[in-house]
Amino acid sequence: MIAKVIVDVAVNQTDRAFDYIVPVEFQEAIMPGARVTVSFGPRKVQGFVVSLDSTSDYDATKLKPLYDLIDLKPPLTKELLNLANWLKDETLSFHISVLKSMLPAAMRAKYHKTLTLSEARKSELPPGLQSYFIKSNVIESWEDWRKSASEHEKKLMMSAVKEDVVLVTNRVKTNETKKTQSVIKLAVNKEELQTAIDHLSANASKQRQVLEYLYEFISEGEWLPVSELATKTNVTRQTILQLVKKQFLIKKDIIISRDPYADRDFARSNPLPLTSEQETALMPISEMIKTGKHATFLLRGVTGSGKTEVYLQAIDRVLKQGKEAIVLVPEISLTPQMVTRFKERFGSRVAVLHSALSKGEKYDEWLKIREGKVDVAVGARSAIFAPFENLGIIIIDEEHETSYKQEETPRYHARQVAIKRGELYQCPVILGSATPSLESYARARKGVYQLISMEHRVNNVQMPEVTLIDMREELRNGNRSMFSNQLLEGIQTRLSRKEQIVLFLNRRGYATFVMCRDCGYVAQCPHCDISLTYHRTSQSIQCHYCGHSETIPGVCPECASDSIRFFGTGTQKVEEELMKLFPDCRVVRMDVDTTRRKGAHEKLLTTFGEGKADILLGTQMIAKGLDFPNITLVGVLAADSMLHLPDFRSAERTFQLLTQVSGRAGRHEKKGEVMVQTYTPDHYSILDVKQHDYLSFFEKEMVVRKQGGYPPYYYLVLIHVSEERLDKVIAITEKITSFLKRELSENTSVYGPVASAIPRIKDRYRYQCMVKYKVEPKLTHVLQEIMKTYQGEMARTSLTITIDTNPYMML
DNA sequence: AGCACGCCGACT
DNA sequence: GTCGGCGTGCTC
Repeated sequence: MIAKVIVDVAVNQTDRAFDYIVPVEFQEAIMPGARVTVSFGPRKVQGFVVSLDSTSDYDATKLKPLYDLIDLKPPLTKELLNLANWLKDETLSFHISVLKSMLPAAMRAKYHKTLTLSEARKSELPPGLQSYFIKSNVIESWEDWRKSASEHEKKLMMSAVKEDVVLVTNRVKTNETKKTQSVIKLAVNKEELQTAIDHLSANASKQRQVLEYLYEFISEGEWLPVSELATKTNVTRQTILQLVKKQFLIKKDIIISRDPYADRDFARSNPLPLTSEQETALMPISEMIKTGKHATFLLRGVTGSGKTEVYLQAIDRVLKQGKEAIVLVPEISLTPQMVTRFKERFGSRVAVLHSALSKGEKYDEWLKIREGKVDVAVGARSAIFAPFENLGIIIIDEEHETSYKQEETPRYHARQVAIKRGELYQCPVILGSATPSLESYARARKGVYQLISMEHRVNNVQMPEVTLIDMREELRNGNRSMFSNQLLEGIQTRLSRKEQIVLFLNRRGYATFVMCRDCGYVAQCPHCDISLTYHRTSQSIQCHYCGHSETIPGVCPECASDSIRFFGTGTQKVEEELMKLFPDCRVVRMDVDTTRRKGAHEKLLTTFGEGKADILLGTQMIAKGLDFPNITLVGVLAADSMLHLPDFRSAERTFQLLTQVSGRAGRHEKKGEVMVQTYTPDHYSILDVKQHDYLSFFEKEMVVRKQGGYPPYYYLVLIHVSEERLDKVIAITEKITSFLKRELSENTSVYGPVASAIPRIKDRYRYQCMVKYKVEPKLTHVLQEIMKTYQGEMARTSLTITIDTNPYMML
């Protein structure tokens, strides 16, 4: 039997299956999708079996046997193997990269090199290395050792390895860890237990306590966790271990599944009565679920229109058919509130996959899916690969979110994968959003997707009133602060009414850049073409891209003036300002800096939700999903901060973000108000937020996209080149551009070479070229050709070329 | 990616 | 004459 194996070596030359003989002992158990360890050249690597065959085209005398079979139950299903095959071509990735990205991190291979001193030839070890082998004959990590050793020592070690005095071992490991728990049971019957208690020495009071507890509450043969027994009887585990030693108790370790939500009780919720709009929305979806057909629905519902309830009830129908559901939510809105809603409705049938979980926890959640213990998976982007085998529905909430696009290879978009899986399983895919991406809405209008609209909020709660505040006007009236008078008044009123306020600012930290008022000098990173950011806590200026850090200059390095000032505003600065203006108000600040610690996100939100704070101040992450009844004012401090980014989607993002933020206000009985501070109140992406008019925005933006030749009118491909030498980057990008122009059809446009928006990062120059096309059958082939041409150079030098077939980050 | 094989310069 | 530089090619 022959196994076709994709090995874990991500380069062009090995991007194909290699044949291995399946040893007899594995023949029974081996299946496609299983991980294996194989000898590959001189070393051992991990690989995936993609198929099994009886013959091989390869020289039979050169075939090697599989070294090890890792999985009895393959982690990748047949369907996922097929999906990987499709996705590798779609994203121009190596086969192995796609396969690996379908698994939780804990199941991916780790390679470890160790050095072992040969016992027989110990005496030949050069004196310079002897200090490393005093304690043991093994150096556990070759990588760590290399970091600490001197050049001379490294040379010595190389020759010792060559002479076989020191042996190198390559280990392939996965870091699946099982969490264990110690449990005990009685080793004696109750009668014997009573005698044991009677015969305990008088000073063994703690032990007596334990045994008496067991006598009363535990039946023979019942297992009890040691930790539980310890707390219940108020003794340390040491006491219990003593009793094990005395053979009154038997102890064993069992493997338990980590459940991140184990200590939380979720009251079960029942389906809510639907509004007529929700009812109408659910109907065509149910129809597809019933008939088992694929269709992609675009569910456009205004904020607060109750999309989640539609999802929940659609899933309920799918589960009743014995099928499974995947729900994708943006990482950032994978809030406890969201998770709670799913847990409350479906209880322990839900697995949750998000980045706040540890590697081990993620692995356990994933395993529940693979073992069929759950039938709903809620998670961020990568949950789209949940290994279900009988999918009945896929839901992508906030489908316009850019976090669904992976920015590393394989550069896939979860939406594209979702629709592919939906076709395969003949099940509906629902894309939900208040502000759909232009691509999706355009497709819905063309009839490629089915459009479902929900225009009203549940309980007929009114949309909040949006006021635009012209900050140029404020400036003219002499107000140079970050708050307009109107917003200050608004805050004041809410504070006095004991209502809550959300303030939104799209930038963390304190100030953005440091400038000299006399000569205009701006502190720049020496390694990247970007200005340095002021960090107040460390009293330094830092580079956002490479981490370079300097102390704040006291005087201008250019003109020696002392008029060095900080410009721009971050959340930290706003917080300080608020404390000055409203000394009694309680502010919760939420940004990357305050939510870095595990669980911090949840804690801050709870604080605010319980009314222990008046103002929630934050970045992006507060824009989504929060739903607190007492919020009556939402303030956007700088609406146009993302409007002027060099990206054709900047208007779309501005509109989406402002709409999301506005949606946080007045979701319940109390009417909400939104105040948007802006320097460009006439821009349509801001005006249409005021009118709550998605359609109007869509029409205007479509005109702009058509003129610029951007999606959804054209497809894009971005080819990005970076290298240490500027002339080389330009030359290569130039070559690629002219190659593309030559090879692609006339209707396709190729732009470039141009410098990237940030032309240098970490001392590497960055250039790019862009392809805009409508139909281009040769495209994949031509792009593969480029990668092939430069793969050798990329391996040898610092050259990097990335190709993104559906770019979101234009920087 | 690793690692071996192979062909040209400065050293015991 | 050899040690060692890194270009080229292979891994079932």
